[in-house]
Amino acid sequence: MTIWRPEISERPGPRYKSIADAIGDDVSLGKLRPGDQLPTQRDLAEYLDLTLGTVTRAYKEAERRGLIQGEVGRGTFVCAERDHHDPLLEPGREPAGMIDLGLNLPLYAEDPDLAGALRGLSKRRDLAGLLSYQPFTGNERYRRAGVEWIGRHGLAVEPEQIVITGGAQHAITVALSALCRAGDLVLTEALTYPGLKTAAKLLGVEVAPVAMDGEGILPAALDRAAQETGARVVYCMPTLHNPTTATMSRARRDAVAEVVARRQLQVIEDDVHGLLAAEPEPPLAGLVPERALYIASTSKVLAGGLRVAFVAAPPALVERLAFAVAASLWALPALSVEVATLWIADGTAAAVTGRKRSEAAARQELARRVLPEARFRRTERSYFLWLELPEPWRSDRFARAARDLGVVVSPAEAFAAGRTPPPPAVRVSLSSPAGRGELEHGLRTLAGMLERGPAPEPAIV
Amino acid sequence: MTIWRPEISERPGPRYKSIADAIGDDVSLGKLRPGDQLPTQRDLAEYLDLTLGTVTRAYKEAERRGLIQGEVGRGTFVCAERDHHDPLLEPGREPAGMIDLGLNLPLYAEDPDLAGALRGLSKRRDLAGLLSYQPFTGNERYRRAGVEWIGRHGLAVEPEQIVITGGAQHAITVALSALCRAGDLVLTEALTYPGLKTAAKLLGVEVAPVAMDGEGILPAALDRAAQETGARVVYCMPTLHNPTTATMSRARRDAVAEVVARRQLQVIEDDVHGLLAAEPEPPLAGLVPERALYIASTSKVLAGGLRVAFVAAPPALVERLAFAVAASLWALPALSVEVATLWIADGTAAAVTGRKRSEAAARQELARRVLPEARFRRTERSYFLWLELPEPWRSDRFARAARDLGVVVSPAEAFAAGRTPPPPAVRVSLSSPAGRGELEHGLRTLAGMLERGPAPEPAIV
DNA sequence: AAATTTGTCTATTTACATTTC
DNA sequence: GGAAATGTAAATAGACAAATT
Repeated sequence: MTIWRPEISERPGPRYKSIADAIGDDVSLGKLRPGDQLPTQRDLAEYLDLTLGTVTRAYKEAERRGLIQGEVGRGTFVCAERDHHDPLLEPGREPAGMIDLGLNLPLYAEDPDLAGALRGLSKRRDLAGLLSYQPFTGNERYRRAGVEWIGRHGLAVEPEQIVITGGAQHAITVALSALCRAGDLVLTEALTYPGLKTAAKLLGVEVAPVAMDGEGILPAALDRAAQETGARVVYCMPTLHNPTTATMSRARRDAVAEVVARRQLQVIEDDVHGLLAAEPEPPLAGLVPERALYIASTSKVLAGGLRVAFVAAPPALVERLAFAVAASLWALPALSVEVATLWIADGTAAAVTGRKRSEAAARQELARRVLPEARFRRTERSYFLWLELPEPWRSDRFARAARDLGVVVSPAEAFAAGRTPPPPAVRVSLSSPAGRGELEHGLRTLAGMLERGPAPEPAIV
Repeated sequence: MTIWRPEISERPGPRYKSIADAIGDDVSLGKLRPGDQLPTQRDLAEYLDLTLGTVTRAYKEAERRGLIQGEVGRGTFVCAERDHHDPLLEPGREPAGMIDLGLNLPLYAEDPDLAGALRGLSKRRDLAGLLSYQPFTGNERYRRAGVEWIGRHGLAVEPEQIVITGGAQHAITVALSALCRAGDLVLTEALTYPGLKTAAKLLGVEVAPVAMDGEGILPAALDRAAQETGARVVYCMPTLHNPTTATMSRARRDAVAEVVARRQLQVIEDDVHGLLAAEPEPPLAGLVPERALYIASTSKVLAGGLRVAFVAAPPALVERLAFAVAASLWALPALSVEVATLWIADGTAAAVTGRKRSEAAARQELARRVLPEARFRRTERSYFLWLELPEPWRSDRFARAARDLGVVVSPAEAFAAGRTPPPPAVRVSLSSPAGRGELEHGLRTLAGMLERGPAPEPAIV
């Protein structure tokens, strides 16, 4: 096909919109197909007898509408169909018979006894209250449960600082919307939790990567990124970082906290894996209490289906968080919050956490026996590991090859923030399969692949 | 205070950002206080030896940051502190002893029997599944419950079209984010559900009003607004519109649908009050099935605390909605969805809906006896009424005066979309007080106020 | 490795619409 | 009711930065 030209002489209104409209219409009509290259901005400017700036603006408008994407030096291209076939976003869709080491599921086999909890609840007098709207921040009793739960993570907070959310993903959405507006920039580890990217996209917030090492974010890189971009918000996971299992030492936490304080940043500290740490370091939020939103969830070490997380915030931000909860959910499902509160208070949560920690430890032990140990960072109880691939494996190719052998893993691409090039590594979940036998089978398949290397690539790629 | 001038010579980086930064810093330092007027754009441009356009851009950046607000013809002013003391956003915070006719609560006294449901559930074998993550769109059984529930509203859909959300507010957030991006414009009734404004703000979406009458949106006004603004999305509540109780006739629905089809708009049809209608008209979504997202909730006629709503979407949009659910919540609280599904299937929902309809009818009857009938639109079973105030009452003043007498109502300001001037009217909820006695007491207080008129205003306002 | 291509950013100029007085 | 004041919007021009070849 010859180079596409828009027809804008007939269109009313501003030129830049006309061009964006023309792109939109021709994409709908199939005249422009995903991947097609548009004329360069200078080209089109000359053709339409406009200046470069106007075409820039038109392309930007079309980009905002999700139609096209510009790449410096290469050109501007029509976007692929909106497809959200991110495997991380589709639990349970794997075909039967696959061993799923892709999802970070929380060891369902060790979940608490729901029947008992429901029987107990059904005898309560004040049950009707669970069918009415809750205050957005949760009532006093629930917030005290949050104080207790967060306390177990090593952070002391007051009930007034607690906001309850519908799980950690919701907590991230709420935290982002309290600290940013559409168009703002959030810094995060170069590899990051995909849910952050999803939430940011929902809110129109940009995500930019910060260099990291085996202990997470590099303070100097954070300092530089904050200065260069002017960003005011950082999201990070200092303990058992997803996907790399990087965990900040005390010294690293101090150094990051220093940058945060000096640059007056705000931190969203995601500590969903905090209770799996072997020797917990103090949360960042404890080092910069005025500058941190701290997220602790019940999903990983209690029960994923409850959808309850607690956010601890400096008092000045609580109201904004409550507003974001109201805007996104109005109120929380009281039944879930009640069950979570019960389990935290009556020792069930502690017992289940203990069981899940043991099982995670056993599975890590299993992984150490089956996989070449030099290829991943040793942790005692992480639910997953970050498997570094030997040459010439690349992440996506490995994930595809594993899938062909019946094992699902998560490629590095899923975690790359901004334009971070994906390293040759994959995340291997140990907590998703129901039993250790299935897990072992999956891990042995991966070990074989590492040993054999990739099959020869067809000549033309 | 003399006219504020920014100090930007010391600041690095682009001028327009320096100005915005200077505003931000001086607001933090208290040198600029809420309500203060900034120099006009032309003034400042001359003072800083820049052109008008640069200052425009600087003010726009500051406005994006929520610092200031420009008003054509008047000037640019520092925003009030972010205060979210919207009474509609704070259930249960009213001081004890107040009669709350402000919140649209769903007749808690008629709620279903949760204890029985929990006892039943606790005996189920498959209970453990309720603690694991659900597919984002809900499993097949839950989606069938959605089909059944939406069917009772007069709309036939397939299970594949259903997306389950954490209540109607969440459904609105999800629907908006599936259809818009930050910066887009959504049209709605000139008076609208405040939760729409809240959700739009969360997502960075603008809201623009469309003129309405006693049957809701005016088709001609919608046509004009769509053309003038280029907006592609309309949110509306065709049945028992909140706050006015306006309900579209069949003819109005046809006319609106015609505009929607011709202008290729997309409709978000909020039908949370659909089951309270006396003689239900067909949902708009049935008239333009390819162009509508239809929201039906369990909150109003079953139980508010469950936090379960169903969205029916054209198949092409289901995946986008599921993505938005994943981005905002990850998964739904299965326990709540399970209970809602049970109640829909076993007849509980129908019975409770019947009770709530009767009680609503009785309360409307009570209102007709106590309040001057000419002042509000008669509906058989709405949970609230829209009370038009006689001269010289104005909405906010009436609401404040009522509050002083111990009765909370919602002023028109809370519902005004965009810059719609608030009419002299208030929304009076009939469904919030626990008993009819309390309701009658509150209504009599309001009736007295209408009769007496406002107390003389102090000389200086 | 240098030159070129390509998109991005800031500031300017001019025209316009709304509100106030 | 018309003139003035004020903010808004679009198109232009030139400098800049990143990626390609």
